[in-house]
Amino acid sequence: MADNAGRSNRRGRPGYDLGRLLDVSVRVFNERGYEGTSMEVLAQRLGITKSAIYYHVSGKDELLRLSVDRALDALFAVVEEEASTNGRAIDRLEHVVRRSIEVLVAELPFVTLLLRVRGNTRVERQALARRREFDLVVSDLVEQAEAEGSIRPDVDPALTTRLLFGMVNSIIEWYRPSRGLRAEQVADAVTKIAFDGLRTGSRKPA
Amino acid sequence: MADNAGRSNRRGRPGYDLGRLLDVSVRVFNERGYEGTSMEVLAQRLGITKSAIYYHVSGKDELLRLSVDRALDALFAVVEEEASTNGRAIDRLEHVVRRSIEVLVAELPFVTLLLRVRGNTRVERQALARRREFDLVVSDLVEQAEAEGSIRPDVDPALTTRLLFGMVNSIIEWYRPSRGLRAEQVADAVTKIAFDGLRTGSRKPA
DNA sequence: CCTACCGATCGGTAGG
DNA sequence: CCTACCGATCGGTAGG
Repeated sequence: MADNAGRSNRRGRPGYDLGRLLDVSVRVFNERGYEGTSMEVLAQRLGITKSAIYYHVSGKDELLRLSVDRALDALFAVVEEEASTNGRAIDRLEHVVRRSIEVLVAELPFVTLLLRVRGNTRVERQALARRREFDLVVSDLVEQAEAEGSIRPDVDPALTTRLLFGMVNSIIEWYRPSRGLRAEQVADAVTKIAFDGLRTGSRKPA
Repeated sequence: MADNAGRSNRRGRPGYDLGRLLDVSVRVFNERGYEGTSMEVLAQRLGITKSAIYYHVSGKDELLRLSVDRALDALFAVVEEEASTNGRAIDRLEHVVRRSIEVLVAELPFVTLLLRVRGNTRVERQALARRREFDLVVSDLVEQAEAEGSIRPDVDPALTTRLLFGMVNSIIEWYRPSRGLRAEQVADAVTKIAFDGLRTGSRKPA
């Protein structure tokens, strides 16, 4: 994990450490697209030469790998902490949704990059594989919630998972920390809409 | 509009017309990203030379513009047909959601490309501007539905719109026509979850 | 005569 | 600084 990103030892020549290099790189990748970002442009934005980047990483590819792994590690921490709890599946599902939104907001640029990965390189395919793994864990939780009768039985669990996390993941498209909306408020809105529905009154199945 | 895509006049040398050229181009753009697709690679996939592409369009830029405009035109047709109807705002909103999903499925590659536009070029910024226009129309409908008391008043209309269409738009991430799932079934699932909620029983506000 | 395409080549920029 | 490649453009031509 990139846990000490931006706060590694401050001895030695001042300049970028790997964490701060990633912070800037990911922001540029999100602006221009990973493939649309040349190492030349990236170096300009960093204020260093191209060759200086190669001191920190082996290439553009490794910048991507380290960035998406940071997002994936944070998301997996959510489902792993959940796996050791007990309680009703629906409550655990709601908790995973809320915690995922917190991670998404806290690691916004990294999750954004992750969600735009298409699978053209080995690194991208490995990232997609880990995303599918995450989906499987959530889908399993949805299935358990259906089995215990706490969520509607008339939508396929895999489809439910996709639409639920489609809503969650769409947050990266518009959320900006500067606007002062807190992660918790977004999580409240998502759980209200997805779990209890937009419509007033009740048309729910038993 | 690209209405006569793939079925323009069949006089002249057989080969690509603009519509069929777009069909292939958009597919390649979605695979490799717009910026990540070189005209050389595109030409190879088309089975013609780079210069042959320039016979049809002025450049890569125009390929993008024609493609996203096709998606936008189809989406605007949905809200424009809705503007002339009357009835409860919530029913009109549900109809816009259903029809948008139909468009999204019918024009899947074009809408996919549209939703990945980031705004780095003039063409991309114009596409984003038209998307925001669409969102405004929908957001207005959500506001009306809140005013008439048919959807929950405790979530901001703009946020509701974003999350609702976040769920709708996420369909492009996994929907594949080959799997036999019809647009109507997807629309049913979305409206069930977003309008009536996942949870069984009722915790709705009045 | 029209549509669709070719080979060759330009100035410029990518990654390393 | 080098090599490889990019998008764009030219004059010319084949099929129908």
